[in-house]
Amino acid sequence: MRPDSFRASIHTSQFMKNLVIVESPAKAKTIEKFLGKDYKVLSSYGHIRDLSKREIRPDQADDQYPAYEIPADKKELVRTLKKAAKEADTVWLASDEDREGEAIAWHLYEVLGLKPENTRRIVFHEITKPAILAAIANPRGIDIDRVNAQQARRVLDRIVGFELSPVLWRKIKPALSAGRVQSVAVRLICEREKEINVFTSEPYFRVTARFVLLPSGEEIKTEASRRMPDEASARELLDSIKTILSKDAEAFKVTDVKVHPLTRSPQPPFTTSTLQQEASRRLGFSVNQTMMLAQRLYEDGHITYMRTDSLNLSDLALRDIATEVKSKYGEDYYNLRRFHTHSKGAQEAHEAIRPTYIDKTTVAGTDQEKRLYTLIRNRTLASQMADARLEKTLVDIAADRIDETFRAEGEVVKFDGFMRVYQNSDAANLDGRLPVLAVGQSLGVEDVTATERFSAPPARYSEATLVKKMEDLGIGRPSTYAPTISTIQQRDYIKRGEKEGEKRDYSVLTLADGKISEQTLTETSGSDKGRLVPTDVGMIVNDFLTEYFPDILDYNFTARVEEKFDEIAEGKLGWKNEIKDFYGGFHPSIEKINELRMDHKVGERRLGVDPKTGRPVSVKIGRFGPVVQIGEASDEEKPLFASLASGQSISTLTLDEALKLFDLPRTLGDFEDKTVVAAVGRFGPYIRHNGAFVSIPKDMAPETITLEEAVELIKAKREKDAANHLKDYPEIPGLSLLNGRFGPYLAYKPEGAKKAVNYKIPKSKDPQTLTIEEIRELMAAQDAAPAPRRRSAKK
DNA sequence: CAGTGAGCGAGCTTCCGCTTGACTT
Repeated sequence: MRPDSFRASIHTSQFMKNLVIVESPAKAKTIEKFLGKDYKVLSSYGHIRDLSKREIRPDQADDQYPAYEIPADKKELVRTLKKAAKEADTVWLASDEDREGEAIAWHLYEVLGLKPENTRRIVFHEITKPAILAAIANPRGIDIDRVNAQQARRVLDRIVGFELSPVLWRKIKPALSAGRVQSVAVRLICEREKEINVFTSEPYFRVTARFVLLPSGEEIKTEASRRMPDEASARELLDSIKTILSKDAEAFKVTDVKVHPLTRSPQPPFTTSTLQQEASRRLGFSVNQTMMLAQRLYEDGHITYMRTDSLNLSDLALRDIATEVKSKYGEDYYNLRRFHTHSKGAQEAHEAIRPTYIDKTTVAGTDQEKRLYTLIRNRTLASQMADARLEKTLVDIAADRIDETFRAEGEVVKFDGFMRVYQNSDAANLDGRLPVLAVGQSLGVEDVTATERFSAPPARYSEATLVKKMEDLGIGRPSTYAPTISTIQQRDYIKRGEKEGEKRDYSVLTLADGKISEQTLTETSGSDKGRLVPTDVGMIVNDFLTEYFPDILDYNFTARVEEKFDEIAEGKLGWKNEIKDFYGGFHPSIEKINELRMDHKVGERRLGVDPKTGRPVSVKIGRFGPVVQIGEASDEEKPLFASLASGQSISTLTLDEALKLFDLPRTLGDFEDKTVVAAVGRFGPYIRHNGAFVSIPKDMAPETITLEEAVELIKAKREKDAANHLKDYPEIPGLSLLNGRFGPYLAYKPEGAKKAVNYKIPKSKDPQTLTIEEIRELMAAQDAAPAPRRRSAKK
């Protein structure tokens, strides 16, 4: 640094007296306002260093271990921070108080070359002026034990991830991955699917009755206390009721009336996990969508930080909420509540998710942002409101000589309290006040219905319920729930279900007007739409990992190592020793599996023998996914391969289904001197002819379609294409103006090219009157534009 | 858009948790 600039910085010391470093830039902006001119606030954008990718051998650990490096995309930032730190008199490390935040402070200290005498470590849990001033007044040093707990966590995750994944590459398929968190998430989904597969659904009959109060005619809906095991016993019950009623139409009497008060309390304000669950349930948002919308609300200053496990609300916020509740709803509706987290591994570096200004009933932004904001605001308000008071009524109705009681339930809200703004989602949706009834009172019968129902298997996870389960197990953190779900989908371990379910008949018996009638109705069951289901790859990887690495895949593995991390944080254990211990137990199991010779591929199933050739038929995970193979690699004749069709799976495929896959592609014959072929591709059944593809409609199949039918389809496709073919340009052979899904566009397919390149036409131009010069220009401009970056390696 | 499939070869893939861009569509 030049001496004159050094002097200048002393003279104008109020500029760079203090440098405060926080994790998030949005936070930096807010804090800078609170602190005034003497403080410059910068952000580290999370971690600034990570483990070197090269070494993972803690058994060779020395003082240099572990090696850290600054990722390329952080280099510029680190330069900026270094410069600012040099110019400042005092550097305040204000990263979060949790384990990761403490480590960030330590990395900053090391990387920026800070000195103890002018470095202060401060923490605050809420972004309010008093909290920040209090933090500044009470600085401390870096808690190295807590940092060590983070290093242990980081190194353990590296060891597990980077030693397990290569095993999968060797034994199953390249580019797969495994880790402490993702592998357990996949396991949850796989095991749930297995439970569903072994579940047998049992039918039963649910009996309901509608009674009427005479003479007013008021209706009372009831349900029988018992379920009937089968249709015969349901019919028997209805028969006996019929007989009784034929003798005495008012045989049923009220036998019991119970009224009791009930209170309901509001749920705590949102954390990341509960926000994701409720936004999914109430607004239909995916976990990713919720986080993106919340990020926007946070950056626009509308809500507090959205990645949190804390239920805490700042004192300032509590005061504002109190004012808001009292002024909008009255004193009676207010109730101060403080919530404490019970969730495993919570670190509570932030507040709960709440509006920054509770009196703002809505915010500027998209419709979705508004809806998410309203959800957050209502939940926050409700958390500081009074209990709801209800009155629950239970009425039992029975008749002599009928061994069954019918029960009606009614609920009346006496005081709505927090329910004014937010309904708990676990609350039963009972509405309705029952008529006033007295014991002994006679009732008429409108009808009695026995409806066949079926016991249901456990529900598949949705993204949101998976997050809840992960949080319960202490696996993953608020910042990783959404990315983990994306990762296991990208690896093709799980996917969102697409099955509509199957039709199922059920019977309904109805007793009305002294007659019993029977109906058969149809319903759909077993749909997995939008739910998380394992793929073949997911199942096979999970079976493999749970067999050979049961400790890591154990649902309590994280909880157990977290206990160690806590002891490290308390200074009771040395982190390097703990890691060496873990590695000493874990690494040999990796060596062992690598030496293990397997005579077939992991997850391979032998289906039998091909009757035509006598060669063995098997199904397994191939390089591009599930595949059927006829014959062995060692055979003189090369083996044959065929991919599974969508909807088929390795675990259930039969020999017949497997052999059928080799019927395609089918050569149908010649048309205009070119062969016509039928097959199934990634987008369904198709016909190929002269390099062109035509989809086969649903009412035909590639296995049975005739040459005549195929030619019809080809001709129809040509007509449709011709209608969409607007113009050719003699100046540029191979260029045409086509009418596509999004309107006219230019397609250029030079002689001999395999694929056409498409060009967008700017909205400002009329496609029909484009000149050749304009076309050349627009093509050149689009060719020069950088190729679009691929979002992910998959598909 | 619509395919691929066992080993001479060369190197790559991967973890979890902090944090936002800079890209399209």
